[in-house]
Amino acid sequence: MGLTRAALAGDALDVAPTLLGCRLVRADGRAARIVEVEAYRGGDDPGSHAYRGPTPRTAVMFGPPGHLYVYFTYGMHWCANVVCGAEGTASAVLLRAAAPTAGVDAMRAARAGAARPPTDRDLCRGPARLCRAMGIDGADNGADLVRGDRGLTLEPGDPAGAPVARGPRVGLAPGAGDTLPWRFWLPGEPSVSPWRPGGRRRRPTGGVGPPNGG
DNA sequence: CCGCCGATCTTT
DNA sequence: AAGATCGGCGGG
Repeated sequence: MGLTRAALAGDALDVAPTLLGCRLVRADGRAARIVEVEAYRGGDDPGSHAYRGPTPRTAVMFGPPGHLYVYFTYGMHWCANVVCGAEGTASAVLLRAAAPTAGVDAMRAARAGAARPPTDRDLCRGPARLCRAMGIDGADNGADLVRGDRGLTLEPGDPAGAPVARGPRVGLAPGAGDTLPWRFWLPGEPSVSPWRPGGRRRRPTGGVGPPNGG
């Protein structure tokens, strides 16, 4: 059996650490043990996509817990969150990294074309690579992980009591809650992300006028 | 291992 | 115009 909806109905800050050690399972045999997550809350979290209220993109986050919120970013990457909190709130937990436990060949096939064959450690290292490995994309947005209506489920993991580390979230702009210790991970796991202070700064855009202006 | 930088397109 | 990122490349 998978996780119950009640287990995901709490605040993102409470649910996030409980997802560590759980397995994300796809019906085709792929599975990965979650080792790094981040909590995102709604209206009081400037780092959340839901900060400024519901939009078509964030609609799933405002729905009932236990569903998957999948978003597209940087023009090429998918990232996945587990929606938590009561219906009407926008709590969610970003799945940042995992350790492959089954279906490794399929995960590697999903990376065909890479210049270098990815190591096992790299397959689910980072939120976009995790989605690539598990075959998650926009078609999975809204999938119910409790019912498994689209072949994706969340299974309970190791017994509670494993040590959990905590620190700042990754990749947020300064001022967007980048210093809040809302990231949780299992110490010693090789696919956990390093923390980049201030995130990556975008190069200043050259001109302020229109292209070909003048 | 680390830092730099381009890719690529949706959302606001 | 920026974004909850990644892969390639160069240097230590």
